[in-house]
Amino acid sequence: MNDRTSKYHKIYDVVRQIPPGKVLTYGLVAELAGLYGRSRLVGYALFRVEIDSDIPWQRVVNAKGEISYSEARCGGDYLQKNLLEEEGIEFIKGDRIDLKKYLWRVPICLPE
DNA sequence: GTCGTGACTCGAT
DNA sequence: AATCGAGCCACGA
Repeated sequence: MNDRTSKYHKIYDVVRQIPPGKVLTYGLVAELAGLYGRSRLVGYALFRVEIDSDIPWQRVVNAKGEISYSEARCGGDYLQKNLLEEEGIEFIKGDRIDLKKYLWRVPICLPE
């Protein structure tokens, strides 16, 4: 496994641990993955994730609490949004969510 | 090898 | 609250 791949693996690993009904911001995922400040990489890594993966990429939102999904993707996008609503996440003004309420609070200290 | 672009974030205006 | 610019790194042309 290359260094680059290992970074992505960390990102995927963090995202996979997000419990239902909770969300994480790109910056936070980056920090947990040991990539503080590299929030853009997280977005890139998740962008390359396939729909059939076991990674709940849709549970990762930007710092504003908005979902950052690609409209160019399949219709599965808004389907995932619906999924988040079923998990108990309330959307404000259509696309925003209350980070204060649904932001995942990491229960453990991850290694750097 | 360089260059432009992007599922981002932050601070200043 | 909204917008702008700078910083960050990977990838394709």
